[in-house]
Amino acid sequence: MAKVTIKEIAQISGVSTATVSRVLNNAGGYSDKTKRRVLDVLEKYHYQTNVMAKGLRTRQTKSIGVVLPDLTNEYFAKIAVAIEHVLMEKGYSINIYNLSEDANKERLMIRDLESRGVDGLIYVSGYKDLPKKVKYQSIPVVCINRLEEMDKEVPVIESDHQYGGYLAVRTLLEKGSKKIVMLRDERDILPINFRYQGYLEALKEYGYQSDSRLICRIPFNVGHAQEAITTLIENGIDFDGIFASSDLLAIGALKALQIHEIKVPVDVQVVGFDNVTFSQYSHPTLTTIHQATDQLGERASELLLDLMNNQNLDSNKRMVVPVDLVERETTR
Amino acid sequence: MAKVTIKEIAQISGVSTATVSRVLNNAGGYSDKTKRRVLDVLEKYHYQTNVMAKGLRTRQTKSIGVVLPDLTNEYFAKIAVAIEHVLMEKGYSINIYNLSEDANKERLMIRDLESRGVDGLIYVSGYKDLPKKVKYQSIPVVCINRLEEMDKEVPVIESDHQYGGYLAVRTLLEKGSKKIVMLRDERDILPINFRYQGYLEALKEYGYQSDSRLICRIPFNVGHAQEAITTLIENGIDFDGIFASSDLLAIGALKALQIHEIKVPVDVQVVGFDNVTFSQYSHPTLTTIHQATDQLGERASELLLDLMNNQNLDSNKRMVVPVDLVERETTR
DNA sequence: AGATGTAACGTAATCGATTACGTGAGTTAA
DNA sequence: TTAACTCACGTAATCGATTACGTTACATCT
Repeated sequence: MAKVTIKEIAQISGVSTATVSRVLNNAGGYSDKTKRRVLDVLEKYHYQTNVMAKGLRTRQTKSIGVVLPDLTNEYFAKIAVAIEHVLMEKGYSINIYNLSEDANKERLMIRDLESRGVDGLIYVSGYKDLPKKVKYQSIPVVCINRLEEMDKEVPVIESDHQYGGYLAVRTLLEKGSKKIVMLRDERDILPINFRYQGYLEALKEYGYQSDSRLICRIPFNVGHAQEAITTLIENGIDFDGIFASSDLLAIGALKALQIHEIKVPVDVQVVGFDNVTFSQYSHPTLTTIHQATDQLGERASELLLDLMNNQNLDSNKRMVVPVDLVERETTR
Repeated sequence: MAKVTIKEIAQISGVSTATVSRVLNNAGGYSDKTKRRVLDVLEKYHYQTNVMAKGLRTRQTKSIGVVLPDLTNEYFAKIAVAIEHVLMEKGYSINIYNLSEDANKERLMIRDLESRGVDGLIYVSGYKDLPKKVKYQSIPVVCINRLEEMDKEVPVIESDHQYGGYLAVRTLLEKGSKKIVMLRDERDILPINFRYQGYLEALKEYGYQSDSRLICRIPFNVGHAQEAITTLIENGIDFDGIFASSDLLAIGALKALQIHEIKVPVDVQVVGFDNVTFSQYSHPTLTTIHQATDQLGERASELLLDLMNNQNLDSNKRMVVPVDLVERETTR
């Protein structure tokens, strides 16, 4: 069952390889009769183009790279799936590069990316630090979520983080919270900072001052979130609402509240961010800001396709995907 | 900054492409002096081999395919990451094919897989139905988790599902449960059936009869799990332990128990399966059977590497990865 | 000295496609 | 009738590597 090549197809159908190739690519320049004959043979012998031969000649691999911080994080996995969904239909295959935390791996990844000659790249930036000196040579790149260093060079698709933060906090305020904690990743990552801006914006709109004691900057994990809220409680700092910059942190907060027998949402209301699957199963279920991961992935893919076809496009494009509020049990 | 080819490197270093190639591949047949000179030029011009040209000639892509049911499921994502970790170090890149539920996509995927000529394939079977008629032609395949149809043809790496089920139920029995519900996926998927066997085995060992009213076969999602347990309660069927074939189902069970104010673990103990991240944040935190996803991925990758190098290996290999119990709050 | 072996290369074919260019047959227009 | 065009192909170069085979120079052996 050795693979059949274009040359053999040509021989069998009594034409040249050029004609077979033309038929394969719908390029015209053949009669209907030959077309049908060639197609028949193609079908009969289960011809499959050798992607490498084609790629060598055309300088296209029909594959694109997706670089992301952590595939086991549902948020990124969902984006990856959305990307795959769009691009696979267009005949592209997806090479996923999972950065994990391995600096060494980043090198390997970049080398690999370059020598494989992917046709395009989607860079999903996230909670990890990102490489500064990656030179994305001449292939089109689009970035999901903003990344300080690339800011000006690469088109970006991102959620409306600031409005999300605003929406979360406005909701808390509307439902009666007055002293709202912001529980956030300690690092100055742009999306997180935008959410913080939204927090400030909402407070201001409702005539409240922001209180620096209520801003908790912590490492990104459940334990630290729990600890931070515990500390607030034990220090007797008064609050009746929590906006967590991520559902994971919200979960930690809920734990701390539960241990101290503070009732949610009666005594304290909580709003998270991301709307991960887990948030609908926590106790109580979590009100959160939903990020449309599917849209992020789809838009990025479509934009990348555009860039790869006509590179005349404005590479300074920026696109904002709306977020929305999912109300569950942690708000009244 | 056009890419430099082997021909140019040859010209610059004053040798033939053959020699450059030999140096590149450490094939011998050149003096130390030339070797050094060529390496210098290679370095200086940042030579990167064109994977497609090389692949065309050698019939190797240095890439492997990973087919899995659902990338957004943490369990599969973790396996994928473990695979990537091993294989990337060996210079392979990973093409992930996410089946989702799309039958049409499966076709596309198979075509793609074949025409790209991946060097090997890791097939992670799971909770979805699987293709029967995939002909994995001549490339090495290894399968993670058993799959009825492939059973005899392909080497398999799997968790010790039966022992896991046994361990879960034995733990419940040891800690005082007497009437144990099994909450399981309704489909006859081998891993699930093995877990069920373990359930039976433990009951038998402790001298209990299995009660068919306590075996709940349900569609794989949280809502149905909750519903199933609710039904048991409302029908007055007595039980004091639950073994869920998956953490997700356990979460649904916990919800139902909580709504009916049945205390966990005092009135009912619960053990799940998988040890997903979420299980340590549920309320109460979930005792569960941990699957070593990293080992599954690593072993599979190593086996695949073996198969790709010396194909003399016994393709009937089977390997079982141990599971273990993680005790948390849902057991006494 | 002449035969033989070997290290260190170079030459050119090859992998499986695409595509610029050439060619012959048939059609149309003057 | 003949020049000019068009259509439907075929020929052969090309992409960037690998590698079988040939060649040269030099050392070794008899």
